[in-house]
Amino acid sequence: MSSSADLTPNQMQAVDHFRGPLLVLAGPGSGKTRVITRRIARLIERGVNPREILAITFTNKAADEMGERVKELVPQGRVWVSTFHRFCARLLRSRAEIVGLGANFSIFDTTDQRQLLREVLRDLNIDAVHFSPNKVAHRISNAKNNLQSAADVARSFDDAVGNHLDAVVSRVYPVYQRRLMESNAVDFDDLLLHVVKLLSENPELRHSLDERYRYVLVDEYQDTNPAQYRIVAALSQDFPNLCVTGDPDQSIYGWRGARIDNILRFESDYPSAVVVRLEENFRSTQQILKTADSLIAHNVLRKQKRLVTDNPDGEPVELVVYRDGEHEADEIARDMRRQVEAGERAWSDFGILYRVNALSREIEFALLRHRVPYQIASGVEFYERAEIKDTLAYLKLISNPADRIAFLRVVNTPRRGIGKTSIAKLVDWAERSGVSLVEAAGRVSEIPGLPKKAGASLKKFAELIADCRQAIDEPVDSQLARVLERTGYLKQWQGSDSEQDQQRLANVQELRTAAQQFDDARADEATLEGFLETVSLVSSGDNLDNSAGCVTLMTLHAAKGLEFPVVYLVGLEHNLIPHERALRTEDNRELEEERRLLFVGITRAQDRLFLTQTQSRNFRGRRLTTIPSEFVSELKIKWSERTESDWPTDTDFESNDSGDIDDWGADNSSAPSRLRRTKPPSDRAETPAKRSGFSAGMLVRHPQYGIGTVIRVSGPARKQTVTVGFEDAQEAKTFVSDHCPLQPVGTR
DNA sequence: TCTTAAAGGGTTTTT
DNA sequence: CCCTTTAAGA
Repeated sequence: MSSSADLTPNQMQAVDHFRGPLLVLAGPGSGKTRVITRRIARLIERGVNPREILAITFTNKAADEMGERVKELVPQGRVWVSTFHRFCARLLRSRAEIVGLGANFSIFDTTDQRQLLREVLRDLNIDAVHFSPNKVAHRISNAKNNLQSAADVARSFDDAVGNHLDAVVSRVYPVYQRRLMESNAVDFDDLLLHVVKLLSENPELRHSLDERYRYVLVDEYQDTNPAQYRIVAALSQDFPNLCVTGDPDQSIYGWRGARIDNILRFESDYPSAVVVRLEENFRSTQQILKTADSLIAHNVLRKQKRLVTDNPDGEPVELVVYRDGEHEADEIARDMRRQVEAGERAWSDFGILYRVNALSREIEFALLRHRVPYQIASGVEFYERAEIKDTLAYLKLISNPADRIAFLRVVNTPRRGIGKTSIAKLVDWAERSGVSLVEAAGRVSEIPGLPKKAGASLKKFAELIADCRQAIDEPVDSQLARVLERTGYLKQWQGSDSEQDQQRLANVQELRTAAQQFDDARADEATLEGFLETVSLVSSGDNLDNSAGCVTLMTLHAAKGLEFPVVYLVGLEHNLIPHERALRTEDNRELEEERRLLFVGITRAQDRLFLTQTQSRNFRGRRLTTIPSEFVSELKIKWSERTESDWPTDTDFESNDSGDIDDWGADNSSAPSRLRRTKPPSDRAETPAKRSGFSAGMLVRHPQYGIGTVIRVSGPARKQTVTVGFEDAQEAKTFVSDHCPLQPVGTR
């Protein structure tokens, strides 16, 4: 089955290694994923029970893809491939009671966490302006990443005289943690932490899990944090058939607690470890590799490593300087269009990478103007929307009535005439009676001083939740439908002409589609908590579609593990990469992580790599003159400066402004870039070309929803809306045509 | 109680 | 620039 003809000797060695610890140091593009997949297949061929194999990847998408590929190689091999967080969530569900949780615990996302912290800060009379929930949350997360409990933090604060924020954190952390437990909830860090606790305090359980997962594979090991390190170690004690893969030069998550040391000390952790180096690169041209190599060589805290390839020399890497962000974005869009129209490339060949999400906006606008189809990595964005959070809060409350954050979110949403003061009374009474908020709401008659109307509403609310709980074993979508029906949640927007309201309806519908898909995929195992878990743990690139036929936009972090024939790496500027925050610390390690991040970006490219920077950039509403990134001087590349003088002035462009958009691609003399004196992008979008851009029957692509057909175009010229039916959605969605990310697509 | 308006504050990267 | 939180009015 798994022939070895297509593997190098080193790859073969890693694939063929059977028992005992294995470290695979894999440079970028060295076929690491293929090696892991093949190795899993090989283990199964050798008679290892697939159940005994646990593979940990960095994103859900990577996990799904790896699972698929293993199944292709070994059809009967159903291996558990998962992210750390998902693995821990599943494990914790089955042993929740050991750590004092219920099996139906909620997973708090950052918003929930902030909300809870806000509450705690208020209760402790801590000034939330000076000590923002955000800052405190970060500090607590840091502590948790370092396996520090609330008691540990308090102790270390006693030992050393901490600063003000630490003093606050040492008070807040224990209360925050207690409230989490009272809500039967965990935050992201807790998922790992509880499992660490579970494993370290229950030797017999640890042993049985170690035995159950005899073969553990961890990808991107350089990005594991202390908690993850402990979990892996605990599962590889009695059966140390642990295979970790990674590349110290691609360690880019130090800021969230990852320890590059974990991979560096693997050999001393496991003295019998076999080490395999994959240094041959199959991805990039020599030019690209040379660029990457010259950059990463500047890192001092680093093990020397070779990057070699038999690939062609390729075109030189280019650094292009543009006037400003809009110029940069427009030229990239135009450049891509030219290549696609010349038949040299497909849209999906392009990746556009940036250091900070904020840079995506200008690029998106440009891609819209130039009718370039694109998708953007944005896992969480959808689930952050108020209407989605509200809807999910109902489901969370049904699943876990102790969830106070969910309760507080929806108790008066939609409006039930339950005001702040009533809620305060309820919360107070519940606190003193030691019951959940839902239970308190069901016992309003016992609460003194509650207005009649509010009391009645609360009672009804409690009954609603109780009724829905009766049906908790139904398919998730049925439960969702019931919630929407019984709460009348959608009524507030139905029949509204407002585009925003229609969008909200569409989003909720989208959530229903997700629920239906979950029901279908999991069949009998489709539990409500499982669904909530799935949506809580989406990761950044999960929404990307390899076969979407469009350009892909994402951060450098999200790009790890991916590759593109052509990469545009934008914003190579001082304070952007390296980011100003890394520059401020004077900590060389942070600067080196920035360098690694750029290294990751560069090594995503297969054939062509364009690095771009601007002379000035709009930032926080201000136009700032930029300074080139210090990393640029470390690269061996060709400069191709297209500065102001090479381009027509904005007045030249102004006269051409109302021209048809399609001319832009053909007419090279009309620079699309312009200075801020001219009209802002939102005005520009209202050119006749754009307004008439959609017509009924047209095929379009949306970065989130996929391919759809335009059903209707309506509304006054300036606020024209377009209604689109998508393949995967039940109902049509409506967009404002001037601002929507819809791309016309030819045929499909 | 709820809606609307103004001001203020914060921004890396993500599970 | 964008989002959130807060203040004033209906």
